[in-house]
Amino acid sequence: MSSASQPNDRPPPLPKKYVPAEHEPAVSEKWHAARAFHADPARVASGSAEPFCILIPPPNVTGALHLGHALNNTIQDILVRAHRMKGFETLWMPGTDHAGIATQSVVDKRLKAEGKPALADYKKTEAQGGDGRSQFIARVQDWKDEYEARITGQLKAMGTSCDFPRQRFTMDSVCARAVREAFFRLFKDGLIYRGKRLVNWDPVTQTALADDEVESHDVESHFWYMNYPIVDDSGAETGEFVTVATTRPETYFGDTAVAVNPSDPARKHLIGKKIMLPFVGRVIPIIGDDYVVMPDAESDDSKAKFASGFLKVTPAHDTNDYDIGLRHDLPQINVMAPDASISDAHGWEDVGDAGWALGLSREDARQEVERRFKDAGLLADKKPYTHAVGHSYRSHAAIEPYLSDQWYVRVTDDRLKGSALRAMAQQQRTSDTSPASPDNPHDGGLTFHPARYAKTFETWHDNLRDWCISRQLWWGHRIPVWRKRVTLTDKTWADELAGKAGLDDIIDGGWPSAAVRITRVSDGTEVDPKTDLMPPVGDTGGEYDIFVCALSDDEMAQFEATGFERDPDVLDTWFSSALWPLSTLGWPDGDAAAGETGIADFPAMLGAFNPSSVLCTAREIITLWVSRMVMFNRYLLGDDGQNSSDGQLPFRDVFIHAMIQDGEGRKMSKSLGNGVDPLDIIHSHGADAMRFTLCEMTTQTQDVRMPVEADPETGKNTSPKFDKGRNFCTKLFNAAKFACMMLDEHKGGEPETVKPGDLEPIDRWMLGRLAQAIERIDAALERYEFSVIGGTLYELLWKDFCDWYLEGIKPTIKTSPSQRVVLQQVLEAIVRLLHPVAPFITEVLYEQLAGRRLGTVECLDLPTCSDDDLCATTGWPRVEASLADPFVLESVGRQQRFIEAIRQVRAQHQVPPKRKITLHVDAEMAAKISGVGQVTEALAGLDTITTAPPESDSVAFVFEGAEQRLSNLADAIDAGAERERLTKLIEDLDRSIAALDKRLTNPGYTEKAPKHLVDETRAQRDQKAADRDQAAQRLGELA
RNA sequence: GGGCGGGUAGCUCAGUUGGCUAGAGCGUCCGCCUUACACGCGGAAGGUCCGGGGUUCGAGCCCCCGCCCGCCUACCA
Repeated sequence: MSSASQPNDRPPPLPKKYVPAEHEPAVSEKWHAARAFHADPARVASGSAEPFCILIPPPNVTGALHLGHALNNTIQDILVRAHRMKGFETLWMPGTDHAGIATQSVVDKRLKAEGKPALADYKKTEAQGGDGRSQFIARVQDWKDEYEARITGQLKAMGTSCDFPRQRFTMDSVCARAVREAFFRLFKDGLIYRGKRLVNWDPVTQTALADDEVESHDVESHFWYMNYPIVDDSGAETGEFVTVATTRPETYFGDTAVAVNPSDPARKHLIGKKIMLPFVGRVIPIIGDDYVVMPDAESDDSKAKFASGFLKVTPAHDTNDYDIGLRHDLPQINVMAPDASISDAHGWEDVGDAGWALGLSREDARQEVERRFKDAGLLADKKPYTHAVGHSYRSHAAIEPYLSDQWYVRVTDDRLKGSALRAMAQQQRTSDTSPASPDNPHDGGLTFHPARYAKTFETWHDNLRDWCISRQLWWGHRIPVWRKRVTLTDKTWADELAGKAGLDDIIDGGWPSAAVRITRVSDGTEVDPKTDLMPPVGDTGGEYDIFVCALSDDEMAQFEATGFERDPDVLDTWFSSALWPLSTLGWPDGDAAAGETGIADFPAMLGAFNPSSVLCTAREIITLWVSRMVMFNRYLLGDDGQNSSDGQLPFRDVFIHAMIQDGEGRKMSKSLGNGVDPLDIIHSHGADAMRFTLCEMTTQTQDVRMPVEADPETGKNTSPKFDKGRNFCTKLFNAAKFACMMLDEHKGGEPETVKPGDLEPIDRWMLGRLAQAIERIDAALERYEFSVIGGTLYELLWKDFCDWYLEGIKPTIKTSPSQRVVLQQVLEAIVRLLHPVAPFITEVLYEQLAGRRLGTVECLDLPTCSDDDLCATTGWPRVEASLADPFVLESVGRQQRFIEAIRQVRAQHQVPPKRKITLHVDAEMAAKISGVGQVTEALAGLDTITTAPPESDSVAFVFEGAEQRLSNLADAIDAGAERERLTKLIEDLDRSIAALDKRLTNPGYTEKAPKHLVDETRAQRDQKAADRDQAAQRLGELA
């Protein structure tokens, strides 16, 4: 080997063994130093590249990433890396989510555990006029900084090719501007409003929750049957009772009616009479409402089974009762404090003789009510009952339906909900509500993979209710609304609405960065200041809440001077998440974002990368997040024309991936102790191994199982599943090491370009298999079939390349220059194909292979699309279809089956691998064997292939109806083993001949099945019969 | 209650418009440290495709009924 043929810049020789930890940090460093993952919006704008963009589902800063994140991010990285190599201008936008209630809870918990001042203490400070709020937020901010850094570190350790310099956080200044703008526009357009109604109240964290933040659990409880005395017009008890059935006796203090079904023959006569609430003394009517279920002990319906026919109506503490209350104009009496204790300080005035209940928790109150009713002889019955109760998804406390003032997004408006439905791909719609408009190019562009999840999306919107967005928390985007309560008269109009505060300017539209909405305090209805409240006020006088929303805090200084106060609440986390496709790309003001971040091309990002290509997420997020991104993106990027709500989509495809469960089908969780930490797997197996395993596991089903075991060395949780990925990477490394060795040891005379037609059959076969694999992988990428990608790569590398090709070329590689070209090119192609799944090891190997290029193969294109010389930015392999030559694939395939038949004989007779044996064949077979080159000798362990008959002991085997013989197996042939082998062979053949005969003697089959199938079956039958005869004859000879 | 997914080898899973004797990896058994790889090589055993009907020449796949598991969703009578 001359020094001239060994370039100086060749990378260091490969070590004996691949240890991921020895390479991964350096490879990662190399990528980031080369800015390999940097997206350039200018290339999209100029039309020199198509965009491919994925926005990461921002992980919560509540904690470190788990295996589900590893799967989610592996999938995204595979797509991103493959498209980058295919020449797309690729952006993977990373970031994290502030996760309001979740983070606030977890920080509070940690502060408590560390014995430091916690949320309750800071609340006290705030109440005393101190700055407890900002102090507590600073503690949360510390936590966020810690975990954001950890998450970023984890993402890098996994090898994700995110554009990290562009990383965002849902509460950073860029995202905050998007929140402010979106809130303002929705407020101004009447899509955000304030409403007083029952909300899902979490009494532990003391905040309202959205419907989908509530999870229902079955609770074992009881039905209580309580007697309410009927009273006459004078209020005197008549001695009669009605018995209400309830699961919530502790809310009876707030009852304002008892309802019966108006068609209930046994009870309808009581409608119009009155009852008196025991202890409270409140006299309330018996009303008729057909919501009430009539009792039926025989019914399958548990309600009918347990019902008494009388329903206590508690409008302030039950959602259905609330509706009944509205229908019958009943008072709403709230008998609870925000911590769900019984209280007379929040709307309950007629406590009467029920003072004993005040201050009790709802649980204690339930027992006390039961005890008091029982003592008074008013408890008719109590039966055990199991039912579903909503619980907070954060504190896990039972949700209290609670009457309060909150902010809502009017998602039920057609501009939002209808727009989301119209976004769906036509072929995935099942209902005909809100059909896509053929004139709107953005309609119908949203496609779910797998398709069944489109139904989840659609039905969610069909049943949508307005979205409660205010949260009584401190960690989050503070609601940008200022309020003042005024009593309006003609006299106060001039002081309050006009003049000094500038409200009339806002109302008249002269102040475009502020908007006002006014509600009447008495009933919470909204009034239009322009038409309803202009002087003279006249009949519309009374108490009003004036709400001003403004784009900047500075503008509000003058309002604060006149007594306006900012809403103390923050927004639901999902409000800012819903804006993720906009905020991360600089909307609404790319210049301002550029100024703040120093990222100069921020203004070009939105135009280049929204809509993004695909959103990859778990199915539980469809309602919480996907829906809202679609609605907001479309609304806020709508044209300013008539179609203002139906603008651009945030993404075109949604891929919903499986959830990882443990070996028993349980969710992985901290409390069960069955979680697997991705970093542990990276340490024990390597990032590539983890990624390969996760990729291959990702089928189109809804869950995948991963048996969890303790690592015997570290004691950490791991799974044997990852061994497959590790073994695969080791195999790849060893194969590459061997190939490099071959290329280094033998060289000279390699052609610049080799033509497939001039090559050995085994080379052409390998190129054919490569071409087939590329085709399959490309198709699988389009369809998000990740397990197909993993499986195809596994088979290509391990079976085709290592087991057959490398073994097959061992005899010829030394002397065949063109085979060396093929070896190098095929392995480089495989390494490139593997890169999206296993980026680290392929980057290491790519460096080696790129330094050993000898020439190219016609019809196999390995383009390079950058001068970085990194696998991460090189080109994706392309092949011409002609490379997959059916004749070569078939004839080499047949030869492989022939070799396997010889191996079976060898194993049956326990011939040691080293022993070379002799094959005796007829002239026809000899021609076939030599037709595919010299691979048979190497792969079957033969010394000679001859048409001469054996001179010593030999063993026969049957292949394609002809008898072949092997000799020189051992010093003496084991006749017993041979008989056993032949007997079994004959049994197998008899079985399949019988099956084929059965089919062929069935006239239905021969007449109705396609002719080529029948011919095929017939040929098979004949072949097997011939095989059987040969075997039987041989067995006879042995006997 | 409604919707969705799943039930295939001991385990984890494939099985692409119905058509080879239903496949892979791990595990098990047999033989091998064959000069890339024992995280490996060669071979083997192992299945009432949840149960029952139906359509079809032909069903793991399509239809109906039932059983079991999981997820989502809905009432706090």
